[in-house]
Amino acid sequence: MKKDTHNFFNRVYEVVRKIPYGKVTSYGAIAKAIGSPQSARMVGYAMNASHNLDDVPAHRVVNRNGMLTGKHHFDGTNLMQQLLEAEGIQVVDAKIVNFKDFFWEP
DNA sequence: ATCTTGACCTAAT
DNA sequence: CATTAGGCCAAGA
Repeated sequence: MKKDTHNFFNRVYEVVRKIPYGKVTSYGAIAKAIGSPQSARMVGYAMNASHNLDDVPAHRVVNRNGMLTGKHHFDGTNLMQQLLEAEGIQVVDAKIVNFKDFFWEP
């Protein structure tokens, strides 16, 4: 048995990795999926570390409002939006159109 | 060990 | 309807 603290990040990565193409999810949903519905902030924190990994599509993760709050953390300013649009997701003003329609929950 | 910060969420004013 | 405040957990200095 190992520790769970280190697993927290790992859990987030696993869920995010399971996000299908052309779909998105929210930090809170992931937090809930890993068993910490109140640690939604930690999910975003984990995403920051996920920048080192390639298997974690952080651009598919947005806040509960469907807003690309983390777009500022990406390389460019509109990189995240472009990535989403490239997957068939409509994004306007850093917000996903019909977010609930693209919302995917583990 | 304490304090600050952070890609959030919910509720209250 | 918009803005503010608080809560939550974890990592860095």
